[in-house]
Amino acid sequence: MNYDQILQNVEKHISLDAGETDYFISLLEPKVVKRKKFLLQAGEVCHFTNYVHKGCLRNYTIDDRGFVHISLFAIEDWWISDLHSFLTQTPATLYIDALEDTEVFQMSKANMEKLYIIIPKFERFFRIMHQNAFIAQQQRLMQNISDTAEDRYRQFKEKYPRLELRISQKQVAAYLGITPEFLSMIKRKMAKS
Amino acid sequence: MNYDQILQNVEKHISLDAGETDYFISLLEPKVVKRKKFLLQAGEVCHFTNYVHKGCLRNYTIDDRGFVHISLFAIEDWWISDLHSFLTQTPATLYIDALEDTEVFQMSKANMEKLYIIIPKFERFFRIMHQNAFIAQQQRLMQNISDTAEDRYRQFKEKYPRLELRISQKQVAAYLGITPEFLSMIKRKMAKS
DNA sequence: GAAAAAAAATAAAGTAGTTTAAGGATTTAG
DNA sequence: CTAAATCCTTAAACTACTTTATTTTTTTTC
Repeated sequence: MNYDQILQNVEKHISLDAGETDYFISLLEPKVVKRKKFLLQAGEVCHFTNYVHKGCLRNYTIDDRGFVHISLFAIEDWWISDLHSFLTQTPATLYIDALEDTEVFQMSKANMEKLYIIIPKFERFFRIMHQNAFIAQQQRLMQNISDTAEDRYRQFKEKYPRLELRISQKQVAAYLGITPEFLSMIKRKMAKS
Repeated sequence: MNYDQILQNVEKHISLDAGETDYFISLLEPKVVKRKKFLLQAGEVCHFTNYVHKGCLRNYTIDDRGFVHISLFAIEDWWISDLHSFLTQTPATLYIDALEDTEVFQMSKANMEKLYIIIPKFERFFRIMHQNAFIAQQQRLMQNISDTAEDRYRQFKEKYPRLELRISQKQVAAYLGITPEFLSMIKRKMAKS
């Protein structure tokens, strides 16, 4: 297992000595998630926060009419969970599944609490991550309220460069909150100008 | 000054002895905000988190086209700030102003950090508050993506019972993300059936 | 590598919400 | 208490997006 990538991710925000690094790694559980397999389903408690080493996951809800709304794509070097369920250990509202065969490192809630006690600076690390999640969500809310679908599509491409080549248009539409048919029209219109 | 209301709010999540209560109160700064006056403007750093003792505040953004989008109303017993700006001490994206003459208790960032050191269980209190803010925001994002304006209006009335009597329809429309004209139509339609 | 399944494109008709405009009602400020 | 400002209602025309249906293309599966 190659832990360089996840260690670099952590060391963007905090510094670790050799012993701390080893302890952190000892708490991680590597896992392979095959395409279309679930890491979490709504109603279950989210026991893990997941770092994506390779591949692509999404988290999403399903509304009353059965429509899928994707709240986040997580590719290499992203973290993903149902944060609310994980923090409060109550049933999740989100599903998490794999759009490609994916390798993750999982940190359980129990291990995360041990980690906070042994190496308190990880509180800082995860606090920053959770703040960033909050901000990203706030921006997305504003975007959804005030921008057109075409604007949101442009912003999607900025936020996730090259991801569009890896996933279907249907997934992009479910992220943007529009029908695949309408996204198809937007793309045709943009191609012309 | 009557601190019973804010103390009850805190004691929903943590218990305080007499000394802790006094210390907490000593860090609060009472302030009166007249109708239409600002507590925060976008671009400023949010130095305070505000507990509404009486009255009504709103926080909102203004988009590229000049439209106001209200993200929260805070009436009696609610907390309000630009959480991101407050936590990171970077410029705010939100405005906060008063829809009625309002009395708040303000806690500065500096005082909050003192409070965490002297009475660590307040970390728990504010962590719960911030988690709840995150969840509420997530629910609102989902609502905005998947529900019609009429559904969102019904949910607004559940979330803020009786608030509609205190604020203008224009404010409600800015919260729902629709024009006041369309809200007028929704109300007429609902009144018929 | 063929059959089946899923995804994408196109188009026509429909709907939720906006825009603009005008008149009437209510609130606010001096 | 009055003038001015703001807010609310109504309605018609418009726009962004959905729905439904059909055909073509791509992907998956065995």
